[in-house]
Amino acid sequence: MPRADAVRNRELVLATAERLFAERGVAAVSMDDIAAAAGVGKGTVYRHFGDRAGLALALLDEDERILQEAVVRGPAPLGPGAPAAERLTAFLTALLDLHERHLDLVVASETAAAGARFRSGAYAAWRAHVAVLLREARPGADAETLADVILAPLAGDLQRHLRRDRKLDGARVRDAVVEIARSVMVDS
Amino acid sequence: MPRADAVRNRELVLATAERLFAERGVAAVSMDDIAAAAGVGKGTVYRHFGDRAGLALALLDEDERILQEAVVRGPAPLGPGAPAAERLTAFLTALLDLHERHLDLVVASETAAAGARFRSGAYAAWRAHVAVLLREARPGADAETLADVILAPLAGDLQRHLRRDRKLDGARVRDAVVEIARSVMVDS
DNA sequence: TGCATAACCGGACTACAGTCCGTTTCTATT
DNA sequence: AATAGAAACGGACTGTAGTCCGGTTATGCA
Repeated sequence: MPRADAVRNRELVLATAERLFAERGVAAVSMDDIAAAAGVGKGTVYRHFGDRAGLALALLDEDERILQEAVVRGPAPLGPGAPAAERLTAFLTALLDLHERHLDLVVASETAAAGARFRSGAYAAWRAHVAVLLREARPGADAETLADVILAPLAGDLQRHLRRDRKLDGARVRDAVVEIARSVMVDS
Repeated sequence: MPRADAVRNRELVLATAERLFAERGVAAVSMDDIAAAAGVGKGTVYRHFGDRAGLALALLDEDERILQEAVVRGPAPLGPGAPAAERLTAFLTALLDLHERHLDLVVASETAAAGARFRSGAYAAWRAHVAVLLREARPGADAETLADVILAPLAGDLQRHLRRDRKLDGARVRDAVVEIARSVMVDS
């Protein structure tokens, strides 16, 4: 059983980080800032979240759980019931939307030492979901690896570049990502 | 005209970095190490290359120029003459190979503050090339954005994860990347 | 050759991520 | 209620990326 002060501090740090990120922007807030504003030591922040990417991941966790729930048990086409190609399109659209809403947080969560992102539970779940849909539409294909490739364009730094530097709107980015996925599903 | 000592120091730093990276691995060499081993000040290193990613990019530059030359003026299927789909496959295979040979350097070059990678000349050239091939095969498509999406799985951190953590061999990764690209070219 | 100046050089300095360990606080047990 | 020990706490400490600016050196020109 976890100690009461530990869970209290974890929540406190999470809430403080969320507030500071909203107030000043993710890039302008240091780990020291968060610890100081929460009134705890730096060590406490790092014990709970490992590193900056881990903290960002924890902040994304709630929204990712909601999406995951919708994918597993929600209504079609996101949830079960629709054809695989439609489910994939719906899923990619939803995940792109999530990434757009929290773009800086996603970037922070991916700026890890050695691609910790790909070892996160969330990424594994997304990959597994895409792989299942691929296998359904194209048995025999290397679904796992294709899933990684299909998810690659959702990387935070690319999304940020397309949207902020190149000023593409969400629909255009979505169409490109979805079209690629659709092609793979359809083709022999 | 550039000063003689400046070009001399630039070459010196480049050669020193290459040697240290080869000896100890990219991750284990700091910018201070490089400056010290080259016998110059830190400021000199940063003036010439901007940041760590810029130095990595400069080290990759030679190989990228060679590939670029082969793409523009070399023999088919990499160079002009082959059908667009074949050229795209050849190009992606060659670029994946380049990234595999210098994986840690590529990762270092992409660990930039704010996706500087996408603003590099090399990336712009690759994107333009892919876009041209796409337009040839599928007029009317959003070739620029699709090119970004097709290049996304070549990101260093994903490649490193697939190859080192998940232990996939190069052929399997290549097949997945190429298959996606092929699907997009073929499909309506 | 001597000079003016623009470019270059170097290393001290700042800010930040992440580690470490002595100290404090909680909780299960008696 | 007292206590022992595990777990959490916090802040000093380290290593590194990147900045800044006073001093130095190369180069074009007279």
